[in-house]
Amino acid sequence: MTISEENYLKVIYHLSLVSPKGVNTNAIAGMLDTKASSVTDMLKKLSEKDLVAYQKYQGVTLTENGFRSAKMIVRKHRLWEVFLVEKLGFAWDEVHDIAEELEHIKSETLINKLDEYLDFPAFDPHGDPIPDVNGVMKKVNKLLLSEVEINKEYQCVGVKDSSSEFLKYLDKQKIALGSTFVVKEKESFDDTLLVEVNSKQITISNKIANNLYVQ
Amino acid sequence: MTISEENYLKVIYHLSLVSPKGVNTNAIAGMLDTKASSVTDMLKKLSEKDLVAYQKYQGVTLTENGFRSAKMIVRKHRLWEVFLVEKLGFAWDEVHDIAEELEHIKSETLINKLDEYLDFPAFDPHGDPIPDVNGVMKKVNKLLLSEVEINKEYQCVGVKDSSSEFLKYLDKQKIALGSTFVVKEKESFDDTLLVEVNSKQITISNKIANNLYVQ
DNA sequence: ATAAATTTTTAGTTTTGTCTAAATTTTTAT
DNA sequence: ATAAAAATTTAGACAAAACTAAAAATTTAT
Ligand SMILES: [Mn+2]
Ligand SMILES: [Mn+2]
Ligand SMILES: [Mn+2]
Ligand SMILES: [Mn+2]
Repeated sequence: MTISEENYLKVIYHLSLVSPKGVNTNAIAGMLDTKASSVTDMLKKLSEKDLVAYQKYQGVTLTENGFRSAKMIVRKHRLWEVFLVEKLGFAWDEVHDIAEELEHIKSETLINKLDEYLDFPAFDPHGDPIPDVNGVMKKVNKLLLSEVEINKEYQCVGVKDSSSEFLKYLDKQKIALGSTFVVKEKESFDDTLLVEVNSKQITISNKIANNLYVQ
Repeated sequence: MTISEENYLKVIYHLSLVSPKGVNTNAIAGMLDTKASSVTDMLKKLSEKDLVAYQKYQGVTLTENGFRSAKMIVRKHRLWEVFLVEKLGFAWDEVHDIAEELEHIKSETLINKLDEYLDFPAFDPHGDPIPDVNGVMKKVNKLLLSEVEINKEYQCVGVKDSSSEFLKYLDKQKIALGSTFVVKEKESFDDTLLVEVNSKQITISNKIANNLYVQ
């Protein structure tokens, strides 16, 4: 598989978690920063290789083959992110782009040895689950901070948006995976939250609360 | 720089250590397993980018730019090899092909953090020197085992051929970097050596002796 | 010095992945 | 139900990096 094919496969995987019925050409183009016509070309090729099920105008889904391959790319991406943070001391907002390159390194042995070296982590630095050697991931019952009960205690277990801007905002607010949240008040007008984090009270907009996973 | 350009640059670097006057098109084609005509095309492109000095029919040399870039690729290759052997537990004959891919990962920060994580190694698992962040390498006065004095003690410090076959042969003979050699006899007919390694005597062909560096 | 052999370059194709512009199909709105 | 809008596909083109075959330059041998 080429790097380009792998990138398409991974994007289709991520999008099909949200739209399992079938992923749109335009959605793929948007994620890959390319044109719809290029996507159509690639879908035909992936279809030839039995990695996706593609019907003109009807969107695309992953085949069993494609699903397995996509999960292995995600596995590599997330294991490399753990390596970069845990071993090399990168911040969690710095690792995504490097992992985008590292995820295309071919060796199976490499990734399995890396997995072992990292002690078989179940989650990446952003709280996303890492498929094991058989593609199995830990399932977590997580909620968005925006959906949470008042005056109950929650732990931060992940971020939905893992853009550098958002992660840096969290750093500034001293919010990290494991931080404890108690929502004290919810402003009904704009859904702004008054939240106790690390025994300090801060105000959190609805947009922020919609991108923080808690448990 | 594309992966292909980087591969050409690295090959030109290695070849120019042997023929500093200028590297032949055919030699490059041989190393990259490609055709001479493809090499010519690429030389024109690298020349455009001021990475090589190229004159039709006259061979090619690296410019200052090209030399610096090539050394940084070699740096990445060798640091990744150290990582694979030291941290992930790969054998020294298993790492070259994986490092061929890893050497093309773009981030400067990554390689400098890796360097630090590995404690700034000066040599890779095959005894080859690793350029530091400024491109400077430790210079070693090494000899081939075939050129050595009789009954004097030497340490193995590197291999010239680092093919898997040769390295596996060395494993079988329990020869590794650091092994102590004393040449007891040299057969004048075919230059076969009788060598004491690890207090055992073994016979070593001229071809083998020509691929072992000692000090 | 000339001819033969070798090396290198040029010219013309191919494949991969992209693009633009136009055509077609599907979806949405009236 | 029809028209307008949006999404998708097709057709044709391009750049990168490779190839084959032929031409040109250089080197080697007689
Ligand atoms: Mn990521
Ligand atoms: Mn991640
Ligand atoms: Mn190597
Ligand atoms: Mn090496």
